[in-house]
Amino acid sequence: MPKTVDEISRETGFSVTTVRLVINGQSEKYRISGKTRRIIEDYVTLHGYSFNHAARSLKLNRSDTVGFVAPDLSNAFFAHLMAVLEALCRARNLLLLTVASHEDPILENRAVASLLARGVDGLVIAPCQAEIQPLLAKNRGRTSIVMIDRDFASGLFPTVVSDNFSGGLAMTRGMLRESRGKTFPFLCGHAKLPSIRDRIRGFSEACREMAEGGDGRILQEMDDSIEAGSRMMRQLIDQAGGIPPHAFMCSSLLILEGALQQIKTQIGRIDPSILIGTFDDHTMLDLLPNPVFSIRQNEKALTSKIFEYLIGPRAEGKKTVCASSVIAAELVCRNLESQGFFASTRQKAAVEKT
Amino acid sequence: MPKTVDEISRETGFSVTTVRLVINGQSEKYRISGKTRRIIEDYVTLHGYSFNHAARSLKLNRSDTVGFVAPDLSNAFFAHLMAVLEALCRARNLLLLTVASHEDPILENRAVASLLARGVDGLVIAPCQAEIQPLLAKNRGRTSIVMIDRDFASGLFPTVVSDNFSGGLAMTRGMLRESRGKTFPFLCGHAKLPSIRDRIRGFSEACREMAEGGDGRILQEMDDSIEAGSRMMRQLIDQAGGIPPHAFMCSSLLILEGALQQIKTQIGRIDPSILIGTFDDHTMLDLLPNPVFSIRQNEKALTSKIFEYLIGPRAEGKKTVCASSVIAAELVCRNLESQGFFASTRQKAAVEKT
DNA sequence: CTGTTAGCGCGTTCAC
DNA sequence: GTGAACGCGCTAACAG
Repeated sequence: MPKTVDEISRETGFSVTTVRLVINGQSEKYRISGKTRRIIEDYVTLHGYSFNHAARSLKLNRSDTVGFVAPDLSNAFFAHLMAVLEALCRARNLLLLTVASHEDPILENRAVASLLARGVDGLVIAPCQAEIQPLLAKNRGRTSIVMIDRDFASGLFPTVVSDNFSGGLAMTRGMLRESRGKTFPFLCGHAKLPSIRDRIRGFSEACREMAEGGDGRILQEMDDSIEAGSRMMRQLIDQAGGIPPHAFMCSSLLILEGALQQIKTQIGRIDPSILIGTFDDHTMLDLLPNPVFSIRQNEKALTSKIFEYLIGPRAEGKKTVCASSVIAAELVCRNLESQGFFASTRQKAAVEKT
Repeated sequence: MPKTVDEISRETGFSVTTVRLVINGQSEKYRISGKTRRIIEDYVTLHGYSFNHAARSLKLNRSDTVGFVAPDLSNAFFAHLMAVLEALCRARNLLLLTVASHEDPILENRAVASLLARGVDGLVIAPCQAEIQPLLAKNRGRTSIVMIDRDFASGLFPTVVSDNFSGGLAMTRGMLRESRGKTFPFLCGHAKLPSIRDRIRGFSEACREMAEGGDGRILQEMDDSIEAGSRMMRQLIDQAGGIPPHAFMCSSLLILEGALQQIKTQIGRIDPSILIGTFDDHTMLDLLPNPVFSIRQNEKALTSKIFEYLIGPRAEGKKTVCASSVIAAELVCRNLESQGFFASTRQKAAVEKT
């Protein structure tokens, strides 16, 4: 049963000012008498003191919170990103408020509204719609906002994304080297998202460079799910007369899972010689006996850039800098004959706009 | 640049009450004239309205938030639990505030203090220490608190956990059936946690019932990590003269990953005939060609029970009911000859205490 | 149908 | 060294 400053002042007989000074550790500065201090401190250690953050927020117009809107928190990438963001927040005494949009624009709008109403000091969004940006533009100035993961290129907000083009390029090159130039299909979920378009561009570019025959088809589905992965793989197997591809690449772990499940269902087993590539990395990929390429996004670098954009404006006044960063991702290889490993690097210069 | 109720009232010339009634959609109920309503609505659609939740919280002494403290959010089980909790919260117009403790008592205490200061209406904790409970007991009455996942049996707070004993029993029985009674080692991380003790009891019980020789060792480590899994598996392999076990069970996915990595490293490959059992389920287990048993906790049932305890007290006055629920988990089988499947069920009656 | 007013608990400023 | 008083934006009770 901890008390408010007011209660403590009433019950100890001192004024709220005195109590506050002691509680906030400013008793030295304002030369509160040691006796007074001790009485108040004893009372607090005995009864406790419950700090009311709402009142503080109301007064200071600052909530010491950061909002994070992600499409899906059971997605390993966003869960990990959230963990890293939270760590950064904790270091600055901020509380991270995470809300999932489930790729639904209506939920996303609601989430944003809810977070803004709660007066978040910053807002990080992995948007599922381009339309969120003009909507947010109206609230410009109240909190600093950063868009991540999907660059709808509105130019309205600072944006931090992984270098999906280079990732696609590097992974495809690596796989083509393993398959001696024989191309392979690319199974894409969420095909309309800008991040996926970039991955596809990287894939195409590498195929143009190095292909020596094969089947470099690009399959596309509108959602990103195990089911979408299954559908695309079934199509591949059916069109090849019941034979699974010798190699394939997936735009996400969910697509990969669906694809592998489908092979298992239709063929009975997954040939361990099938060459696999996928975006996003997961320790569970260790479970596969196959040669596997994957692209690991650099969550640390992403979040530190995000925080730079988020906190930066405070320091430098209200310069409405709308910069954009592309963070290098890392190519990870498992179970290869020639244990290759290299990082893809490419850093787009920050762009300033008014 | 949205406005406050006060600004709107001043600039439209109507009183705050009238403005509020229109904004809150109660204009019908209080028969605000259509003209007035239209003027205010037009003003709002033009200039926007920014709701200040801090002020509302201060006045109503209610924050419309629920706190969730979990050991690790990149752990798939807690991430999923969080997703389900969030969905339930959204349905009740609550915001879920999730903080990770990273299994660190100090961080856990800080997280709890921070959430309480922010006036969460409810608090859900997967504690990493028994000591958190007496500490929380001091704040009793301000918010309803529910402990989950780990039952330190303090009797101080309502508790919701999965039925780890029956889970261990069912999985071990299933595996023994597959291995024709030959027992196998159980690799345990976080061995001191009550949930793990229960899993071990289930394992032992099943071995007592059905064992017909074999090696039913129980290895234990204090942490739950890939490294712990590796260490235990190395020990097994070394002591068996370089031969991996024909079957083994793990207390978590992390331990399993470590164990499999170790086999790969030391032996070169994972024999697909090795029988594997693990607590917690993950779609990525589909990637393994091996016969796999796993225990899937029922997140839906867990969270609905959690909410019952969380919200219940409000409805029934302040009855300090300290009940405790054990939720059945489900045995999942993959790649078995005899595709078995059965659910373990056991429901401990709720216990009432003063 | 509409207007007025008193706080919620904290931070600040100024007065004794 | 200590105390009093105001206001942040919203809600609710009451007054017309």
